[in-house]
Amino acid sequence: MPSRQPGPHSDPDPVPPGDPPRWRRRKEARPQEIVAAAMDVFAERGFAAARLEEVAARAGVSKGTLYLYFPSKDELFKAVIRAAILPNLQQAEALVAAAGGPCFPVLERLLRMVARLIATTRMAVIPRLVIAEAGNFPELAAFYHREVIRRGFGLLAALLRRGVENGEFRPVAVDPTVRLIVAPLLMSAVWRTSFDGVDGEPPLEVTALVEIHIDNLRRVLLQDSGEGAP
Amino acid sequence: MPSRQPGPHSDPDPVPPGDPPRWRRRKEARPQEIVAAAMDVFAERGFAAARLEEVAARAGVSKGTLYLYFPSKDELFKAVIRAAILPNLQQAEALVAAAGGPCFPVLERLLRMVARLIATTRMAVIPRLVIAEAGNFPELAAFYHREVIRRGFGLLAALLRRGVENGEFRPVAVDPTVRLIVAPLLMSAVWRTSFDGVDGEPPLEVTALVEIHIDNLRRVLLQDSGEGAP
DNA sequence: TTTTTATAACTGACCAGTCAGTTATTAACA
DNA sequence: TGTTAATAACTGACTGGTCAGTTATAAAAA
Repeated sequence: MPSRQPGPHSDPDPVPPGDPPRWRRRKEARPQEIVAAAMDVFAERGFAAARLEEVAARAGVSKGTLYLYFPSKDELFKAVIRAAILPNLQQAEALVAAAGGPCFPVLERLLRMVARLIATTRMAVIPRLVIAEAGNFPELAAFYHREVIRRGFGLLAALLRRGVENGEFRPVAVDPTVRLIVAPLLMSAVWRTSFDGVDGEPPLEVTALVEIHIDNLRRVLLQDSGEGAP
Repeated sequence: MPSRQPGPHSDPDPVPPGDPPRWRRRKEARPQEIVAAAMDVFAERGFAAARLEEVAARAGVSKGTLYLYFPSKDELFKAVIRAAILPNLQQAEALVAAAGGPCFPVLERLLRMVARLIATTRMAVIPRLVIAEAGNFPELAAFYHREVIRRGFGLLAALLRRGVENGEFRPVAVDPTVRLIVAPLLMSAVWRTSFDGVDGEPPLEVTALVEIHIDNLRRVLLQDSGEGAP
């Protein structure tokens, strides 16, 4: 059933003056809308199985329009990652920069912030996507490593060093400790987007997990905490 | 152009008696060889981007032969996972079952065993593969959850409970603690197969990481260790 | 009118899975 | 022992479908 073309002549209803046009120019709004739709589809299907036709449909445009704003599927993927991660990373950096005094409470705030992001936003899918596609897109892996991992690790490493220098923390090996701090968060994000709801498993309690993690870190990091667990 | 059947008589080069045949019947060896080749290709490319033609080539057979032994790409993928994981899981279960006395040394042995597997074998790629494809193959995710994760978690949970009951460990929350114990291992496996060598990063020191993890767990789990770190 | 933004039909490459035919191997028989 | 018939293992060209990316065309805006 073909659409209503305006008939060659004397068409009874060629394009009634008041009805909405078939599309509008919305140069400013398109990129965000496309990135949001792409994030949904990539999250559901992974990169390879995501179909650009579906991204376009969810963004309310045609496939061709995607290519007006993004030169390729790869670049669209990178845009999704940038949009999801960078604002949060900047927020975290600001949080650390602004804080003075003891380091452990800063660490606590950081971990809780990330836990909340993982538990409540779509951002949680990003690690899974990057992990899945790292092999096929070395350039993407490098991008993510450079723009996200290195910065995130650097942030934590600086905080740890500060804590060690002012005698608050034991003299730990910084790099491995950063990894051990991050691992449960990464695992939570991956879990929530891969196994939640599978096989009748109850959803992962990210917040509770992180609280216990923080408690453990207190025992591991602090020089001598005068508090025993009841 | 018909192939070179043994010419009836006086053929110049009919099939010189000593030369190897173009292929051999090797019904017994094929499945393992195909699974090994598939593991390599899946590891390098991920599931979706892996081409069965390449799997066949590396296994030294034609694509058709794959389908004599495995009904589909999905089933081949599951066979790869089964072959890589199950033997090790059984070994771990045996280790725990055989051990008596204090629990922490058993935990240490388990963690070191897994660390060695991650650092030195191709098994490390499995988590990445499953994570990547969990969305597209819910059945696979359920299979892995049931056959690997549940069993592995159960093993650790039982060990923890034993330690708590005999007063060796603090009364920890078992399920979250299991996750916190496993997370660094999972992260190491994923890291090694996604980011090692990217952006000039030195390879991850899995063994060293796990030793520090064990040290931290000592502080977290043990009721009261009479030893301070120097 | 021209320029910009968008569409939708199209193309070309890719690949999982199939199947008609080929070859190694074994068994039966001379 | 050598020859032949039967069968199981294997091959590789082919098919059908999918999908990233292209482009002719048209509508909206300037």
